[in-house]
Amino acid sequence: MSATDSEPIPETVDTPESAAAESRRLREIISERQRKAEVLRGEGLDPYPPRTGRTHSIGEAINTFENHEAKSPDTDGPRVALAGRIAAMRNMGRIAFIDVEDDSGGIQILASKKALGDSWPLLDAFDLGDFLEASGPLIRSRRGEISVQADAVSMLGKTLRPPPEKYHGLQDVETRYRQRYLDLIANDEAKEILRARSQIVSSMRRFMDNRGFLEVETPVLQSEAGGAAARPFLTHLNALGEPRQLRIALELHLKRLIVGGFDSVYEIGRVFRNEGVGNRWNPEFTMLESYEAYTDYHGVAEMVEAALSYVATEVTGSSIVPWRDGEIDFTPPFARVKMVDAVKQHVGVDFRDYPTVDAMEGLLREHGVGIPPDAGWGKLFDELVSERVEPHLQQPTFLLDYPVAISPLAKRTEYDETLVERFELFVGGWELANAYTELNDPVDQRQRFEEQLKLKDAGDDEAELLDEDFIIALEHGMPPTGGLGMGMDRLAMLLTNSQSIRDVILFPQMRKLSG
RNA sequence: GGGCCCUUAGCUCAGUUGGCUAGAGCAGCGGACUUUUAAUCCGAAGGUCCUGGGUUCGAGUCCCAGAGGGCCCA
Repeated sequence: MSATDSEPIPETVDTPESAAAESRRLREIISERQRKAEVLRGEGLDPYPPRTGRTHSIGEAINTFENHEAKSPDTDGPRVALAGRIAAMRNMGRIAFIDVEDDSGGIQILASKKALGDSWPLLDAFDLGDFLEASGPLIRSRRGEISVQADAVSMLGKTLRPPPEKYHGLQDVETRYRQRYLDLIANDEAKEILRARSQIVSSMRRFMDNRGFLEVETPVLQSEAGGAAARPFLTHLNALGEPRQLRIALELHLKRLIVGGFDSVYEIGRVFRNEGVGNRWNPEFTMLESYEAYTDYHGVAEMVEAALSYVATEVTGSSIVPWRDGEIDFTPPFARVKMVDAVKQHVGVDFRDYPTVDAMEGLLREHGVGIPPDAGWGKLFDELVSERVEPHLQQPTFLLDYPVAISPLAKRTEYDETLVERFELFVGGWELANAYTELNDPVDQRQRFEEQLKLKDAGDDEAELLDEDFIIALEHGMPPTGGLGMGMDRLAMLLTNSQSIRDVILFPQMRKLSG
């Protein structure tokens, strides 16, 4: 049987569920592709062979040919066997041009009836999206394109569903997130952004390793998630018959390791916060946290400057990166502004003159900032700063010395016991990092937790719980320590100029489709 | 949680004031073609207009409810 013969479309082997969910048209397309797989089988060829005879990646082949051409131009290059996914086919009757891609690049396969002989008709069994192997010498086509002049082609993997349209790519935002593999196939830019995200995490890890930090792993499942103001996810540990929560921060376990004598530790790990889903929020996201004994938040700030300029340069080639209509300059040093001065500048008052809930509420009202319900002083203050200060901080800026009320784990400043040695780093108007001189006074720590409990009783479901086990650890003694938390997803957004966190997370959370 | 917007062929998109049988390009199917690269040319086909109600002589279009998504706000 010749591959060019048109066979009746065989009965579909679709499962009942896909038959119900998919249109007749799509089922026809799938059947047609299955028919082509059967054509190959009829010729004794496996449409899904277990191995390839590939000799080079496509990128390697192009390098090889360019080296060859530099030495002996106008001659055929070496023989190669290449493999990849079919991105485009231009069949001219007795010659066909097939664009094939792998992760290293794309190349054109020049397939002629003359060179392929009896196997030429098998080309009819190939569709866009299929994986193809082609072997032959590397040449330049008449139009100058590096090509494999194929004398053999074979199927490496038959595709049953059609790829997205080649020219416009995959535009549908929902499909891009739900079926990320299609986004990666069709949109080079999506692939580059997600590759960059991977490089950001690995270069950050390299930076920390080179600085002498020990990478550790601490529990995701915790009896009471602490270390941040957030609602946790709840689950259950059957073997122990106890409830568990997914961690909302890495902090409290990493500090236990400082107590234990690991002087520099870090973890890059997923944390889970059961709250917003949006442009800048995914319920699971990746945090870097580090703790270093015998330094303080000034030391941490210097490390953050070094880390960000290093990572930006590793990933983008420069410490100045494009952002929206302008750019962000990660070259150290970053601006340093005390919180007191920033509020004075943008709101016009010293917030310490508004120490009560009523006074702070009045200040917000005066400045047209909405009042969150059941808010304590800290939440009100946070709201004011979020609305009136943070949006101004576009270039990297450390905001220093926060009120103790919203910083239960940080050490008080020496000059004002209502403030703590804490900074947050703002870039592009967003919080990127958060750092403290860590509170190592167990008595003060207990009091701070008790303050949080009062807030919790007053209705703040994000307030911290008292972690007795952590306090006992502090009672065993923790050296002066500088700690850091940094959102890797936000960093990936900033370094790839992405306006949505979903563009830097491979599989963002989406609502389950019903029916 | 609130407001606004989007959902039409496998993909990318048109679709006028409510009016003939809902169109195009790509992909697919049949045919032509030995240097193309968004190949070209000829032909035929392909629709749960997101879902369910309603208004109307007539609904992709208007109204109501719902689903999914996006943006803004809290």
